[in-house]
Amino acid sequence: MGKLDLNKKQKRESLLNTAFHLFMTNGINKTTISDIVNNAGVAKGTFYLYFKDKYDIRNKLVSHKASLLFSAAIEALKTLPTPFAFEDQIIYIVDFIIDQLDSDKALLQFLSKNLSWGVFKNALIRPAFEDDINCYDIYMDTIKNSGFSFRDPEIMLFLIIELIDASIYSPILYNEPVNIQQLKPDLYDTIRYILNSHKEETP
Amino acid sequence: MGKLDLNKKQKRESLLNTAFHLFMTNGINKTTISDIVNNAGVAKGTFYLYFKDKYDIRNKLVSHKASLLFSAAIEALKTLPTPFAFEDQIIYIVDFIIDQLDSDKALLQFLSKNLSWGVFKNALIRPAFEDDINCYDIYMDTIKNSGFSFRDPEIMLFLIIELIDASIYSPILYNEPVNIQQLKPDLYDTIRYILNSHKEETP
Amino acid sequence: MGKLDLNKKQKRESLLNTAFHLFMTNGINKTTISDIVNNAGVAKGTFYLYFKDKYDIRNKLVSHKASLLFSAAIEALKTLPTPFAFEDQIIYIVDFIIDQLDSDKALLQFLSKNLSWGVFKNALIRPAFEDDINCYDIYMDTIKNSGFSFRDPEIMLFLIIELIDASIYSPILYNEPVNIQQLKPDLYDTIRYILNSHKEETP
Amino acid sequence: MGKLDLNKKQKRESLLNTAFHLFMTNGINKTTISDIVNNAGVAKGTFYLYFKDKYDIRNKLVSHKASLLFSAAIEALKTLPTPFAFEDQIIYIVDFIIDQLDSDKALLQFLSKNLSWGVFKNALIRPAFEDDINCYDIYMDTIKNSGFSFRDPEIMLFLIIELIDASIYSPILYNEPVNIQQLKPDLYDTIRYILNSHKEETP
DNA sequence: TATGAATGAGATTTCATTCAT
DNA sequence: AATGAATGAAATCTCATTCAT
Repeated sequence: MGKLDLNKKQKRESLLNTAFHLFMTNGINKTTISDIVNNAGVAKGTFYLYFKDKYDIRNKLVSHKASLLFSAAIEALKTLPTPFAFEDQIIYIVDFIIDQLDSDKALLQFLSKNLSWGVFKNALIRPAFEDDINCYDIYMDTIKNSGFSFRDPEIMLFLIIELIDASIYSPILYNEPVNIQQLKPDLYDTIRYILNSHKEETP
Repeated sequence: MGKLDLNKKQKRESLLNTAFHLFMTNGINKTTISDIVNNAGVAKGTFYLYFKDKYDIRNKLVSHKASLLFSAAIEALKTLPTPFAFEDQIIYIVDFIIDQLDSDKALLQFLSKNLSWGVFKNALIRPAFEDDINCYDIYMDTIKNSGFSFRDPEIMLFLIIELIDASIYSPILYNEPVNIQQLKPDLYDTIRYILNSHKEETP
Repeated sequence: MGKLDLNKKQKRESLLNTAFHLFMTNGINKTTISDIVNNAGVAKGTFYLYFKDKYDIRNKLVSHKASLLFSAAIEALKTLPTPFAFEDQIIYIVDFIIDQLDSDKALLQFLSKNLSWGVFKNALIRPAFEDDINCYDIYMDTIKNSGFSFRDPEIMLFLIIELIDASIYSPILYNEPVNIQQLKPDLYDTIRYILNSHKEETP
Repeated sequence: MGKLDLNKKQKRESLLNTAFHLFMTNGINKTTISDIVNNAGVAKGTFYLYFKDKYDIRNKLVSHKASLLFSAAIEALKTLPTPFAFEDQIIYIVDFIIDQLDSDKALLQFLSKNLSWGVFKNALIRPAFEDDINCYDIYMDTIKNSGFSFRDPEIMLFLIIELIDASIYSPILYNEPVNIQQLKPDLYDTIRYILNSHKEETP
């Protein structure tokens, strides 16, 4: 990206895109803020208008990339003709996300190395990009409209996300201990189990 | 070993122990070489007599710690009364190592974050510590004495190690997707499969 | 030039002046970058905004000082009433420069020890200081306006400069084998010879 | 040179030879004592048994190399059948030395860059190598046997040496302002003049 | 908002010199 | 005499952060 006269939103996006690219290419440790601003075509000080430090932009990136995964999944869900049962909707989203990561292994690596529940939670609630959807609200809406009542929906979400994060890395990148397609049945089974075990008696 | 050599070895070990402790406590990024030498009680220049930089000592540590895991496992194997079949010996070693990591989760984390095949291979062949065993030789001896012939024994070792590295992290630390004890049967099955699929017709 | 640019230029000049003074006083080897920044009253990092290392500032200084010599000579040439013949202009400039060096032996020593054709060529083409004149352009203009055509004007310049550099050091500093005034006739003769031998048939 | 068990004299020579080679190849600044001892195949501490520091070995080298030049010249002088007149002997020695330097330009460069009267005087009086001749004694003997009396023979020697040092560098290396053969008549004339002007009335 | 020069703490690294063996 | 591990002062260089414009 050249040293164009970028407007505010463009500057922020330029910084995020550049940082993502550099983080992926050289790693976070070897990426300096100077690298980022030089490649983004903005001034050093501008970085600090949008981000606290390198780890802030890293977290926002994780949020943003995770949000994009969710958005795409939810958009896809919407286009389907017949409405699904609640569990099937969740599984559909999970499956869609896993397939995206399977086809973008660099992204998987970035998210796996840098994802933590705290960062992720943030991603869901406070979107890093203006256009990012508020996934947490969507999740809660979906829960509410599911016709069921769940205890600790946040913990339930945590369990599911950690389970996915922990179990897909090796199968997707290394096909070990099995490839991702072989893992899916067991994984989705477990997710369904978690969902069901959190169902409360309908009020 | 003379007094001088002893002192020299102590300096080196002091640096390694201190570095390991600091890496585990504060992370590699936040550990400086000054931190290491100050805590180890040696001069700054001394660090550079033994290590190229922070990443060199990190790699040597990974090597050393991995070597210790192997040594303990092999020592344990030797104490057993009845000689095992070849596959059973391998499984015994793997199981011993996994149990060690299960009981030292910080070490697991350190090794998992920093282990790569290149570093590990080095650990096996060129021991970082004088007393470290040459695991690769032992492995090759074990192969030779197994009564079988194997094609690509190095690739076979690679597959097994990567499989273990990739699959035990999450089960040990998070019990996800299952706990390590539940994973073991499937994992050992797979290892036996790898071993058998590399057997050549007996010469 | 804005206040900021002015300040910037002052910082750079302060570093150059301080470095020159320290190089002359203590020699380059015994001058550290810390010495330079402390005496120049700027922060250590500032040094690296303007110069790559000690040898970079040394080269820029050689350039700058050489450029000043040329500028003064050319200014002096301009003030003369009658326009000279081309060879006489060159001789006038050379003579002016030699007289400057004769009266500033420390500068002669600095330049002689550190001048190389590569550095000098750079001085001529890419001025180190904003106000430094582009001597190479002036030389080429002078050539063009001389009414003659020269083959290899760059090589011709090289020969003349090397000849001067090589031959004036000892006469100026030690009056050996003769003093500079005694050397001048032979030297200028040789320069005239070089100029003439590079003349091409007038187009 | 390998890490042989060198006797004392060999170690010293090894250090001198190695240092000379490294000084010529990389320059004195970029040659470290570690470089020297590593290449010489001796221990660090051994260096300090023979030399005070890098500049001490540099000076001793200058002395030694200068001494070799003299020795060869004096040896050559001895082989001549007819005894020369005093001035002719001096000229013969000077001429012999100049021819050696003309055929070893690297040595000329090393000596020119590093020769100073103090160092050189030392070379003449206190030989750096056991086998080095005491040139100063030979010079004084030659004077004594010349049949003439000279005032300030040391100053006379100084003048001659400085004159030679100052004037041969550029002609030998660059043929500027003239080549060394062309310079010789004038140079030897001047030397003869110096010798004659220092003659006192025969006592 | 945006800039980017300036900062300076602190990290890395070098290397001459010492000294116990 | 010889060694070479150890030293640590001092040098180089980096880079996140600030702030005047």
